[in-house]
Amino acid sequence: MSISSRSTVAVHILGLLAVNGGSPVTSETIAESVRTNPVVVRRILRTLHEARLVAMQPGVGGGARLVRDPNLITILDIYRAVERENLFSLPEHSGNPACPIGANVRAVLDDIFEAAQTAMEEVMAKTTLAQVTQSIKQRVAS
Amino acid sequence: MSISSRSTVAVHILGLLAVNGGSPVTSETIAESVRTNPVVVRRILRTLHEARLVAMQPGVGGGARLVRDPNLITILDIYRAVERENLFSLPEHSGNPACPIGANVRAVLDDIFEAAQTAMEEVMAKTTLAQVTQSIKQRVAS
DNA sequence: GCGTCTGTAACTATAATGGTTCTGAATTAG
DNA sequence: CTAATTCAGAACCATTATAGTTACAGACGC
Repeated sequence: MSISSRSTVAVHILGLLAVNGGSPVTSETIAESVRTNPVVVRRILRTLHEARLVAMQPGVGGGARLVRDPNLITILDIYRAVERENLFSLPEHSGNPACPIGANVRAVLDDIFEAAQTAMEEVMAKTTLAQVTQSIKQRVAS
Repeated sequence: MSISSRSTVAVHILGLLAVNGGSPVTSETIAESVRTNPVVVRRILRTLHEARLVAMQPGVGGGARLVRDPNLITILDIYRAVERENLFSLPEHSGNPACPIGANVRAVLDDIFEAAQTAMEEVMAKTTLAQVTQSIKQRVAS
């Protein structure tokens, strides 16, 4: 399987919060922009809160807001907040220890998959939330 | 979600075929090494066949065998044979077109995700099946 | 023809994902 | 204090992917 759409939605949410500066945005408002259910938004907001990227406040005038400078939030930070740690799943059973291949494939592949995942994450670490909102502004302007 | 364990199993299968040279290996034998069901093996063999990496033959003395030099099979070839094309899923709906962020996040993220996926694939393209079996031989020897 | 394989349909179980409804608690405005 | 607003999150459903299993048909070679 592939990576869930949560990453996209999470960047979307944080983009909205970034352009709103420090003022809170309700999950209802966010949900309208994402075109989904407020509960889905809150679920993602919770993981973003656990990653210390946002804060939420109940009550009138409440909502979610960024608690970190968008220049200091990378796409990787967002990705890691909402996706599981390991990109590659391993089979439930290891290979048959009686077979040389079966006994050792996994260890060899672990190294390769780890390097592949690292390469992917390095790319995501290069772009910040601020750059994303900047790109969006340019698109809107042109 | 993450990438399925099929990649690992596929490399395992091809590793077995590589060390067996040109002689066919039955799905039963492969399944024992992988510790799964022969049907699961055959399902993966089918996609590897579609990728023109293996050939199968029924009947006595039949089984699967490599049809390409292990030096010319990269981990990326194997990965692409068994996994879907796009690493990142996108939300079912695009963002709300009435919202500047909603209307443009996806396009901006597409570029970033594509670059991330490319970086990952480049790493996988660097290693060949022959190198994997070589690494396994070294592990067995030591 | 018979035994040995692959090919594949059909079914099950499990888990992830995304969505929905609903109740409760926190907070602010008045 | 009360009411309106908003988050918190439990509970549930539908869909899909995955992996596994059984079963049987078809191909092949002796």
